[in-house]
Amino acid sequence: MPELPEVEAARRRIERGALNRTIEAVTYGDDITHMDLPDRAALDRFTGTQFSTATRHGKFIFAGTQGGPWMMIHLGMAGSIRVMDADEVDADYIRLTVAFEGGTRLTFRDPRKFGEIVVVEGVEDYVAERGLGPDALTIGDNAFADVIGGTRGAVKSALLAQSKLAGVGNLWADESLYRAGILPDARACDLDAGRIGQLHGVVGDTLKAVVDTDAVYSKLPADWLIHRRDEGADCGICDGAIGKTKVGGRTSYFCPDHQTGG
DNA sequence: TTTACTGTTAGGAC
DNA sequence: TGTCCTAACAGTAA
Repeated sequence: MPELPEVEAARRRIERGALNRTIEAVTYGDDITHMDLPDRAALDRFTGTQFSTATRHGKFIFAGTQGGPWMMIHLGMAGSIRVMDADEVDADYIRLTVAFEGGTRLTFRDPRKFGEIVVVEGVEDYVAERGLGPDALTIGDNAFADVIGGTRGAVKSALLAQSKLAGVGNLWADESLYRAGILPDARACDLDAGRIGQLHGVVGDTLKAVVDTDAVYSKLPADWLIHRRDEGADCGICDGAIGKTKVGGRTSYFCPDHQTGG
């Protein structure tokens, strides 16, 4: 369920369990038809090397070897990453496995096959090549105001555009707008500088809070939208009831009472 | 059986 | 030239 916080949790799992171990082999899982995975030769470049670092930009993870290639992992709609001990049994839908000496292994699971793995030579070049905007956790106030406030379309669509701001997806876009009191279909350019600044703060706080729980939603505050994404549910902030609509083709939950436009 | 889905992108409309 | 919107991708689960 990967947006920035879920991807960050995955990155941390790699950092905790998969660095500085010698890679014995990288193997494909069953049924990798239609998937975007590196070819055999590209994967073989990792054999005998070790991952020494794991970084993230938006929803993209990069596991890097010392002076060598990086393995870029994108989890798509339903991908996940786990570091398994030698005695643990694989789940279903494993598409790629990085096996380390001693039996520990990094598994990439992706039932829906929307994920992607690419062998890249450098992170910054790849981020530029994909056309990603600044990471949502580190973007500055001015850049946020330019890139979101300058959009003529719906503010939620702007938050979701990875070319403007990398990392925010459907769930946390809704959550941020709910907490900032802004309707998802408000035109971004109709919001004054104060509200755009406030939205920036709320987006950052929201993502950080989810990262801090390692993306375990049950640990998030009870008044958050994540616990009431149901049409007609009680709003956690005011006396309103949660509504449901489509913005930019994406299902959007919001409170028509305390969230406002322009 | 039908429907929706937490992401990305190509192609067409404005 | 941008910018924005929609449909499509593939598979599962409710």
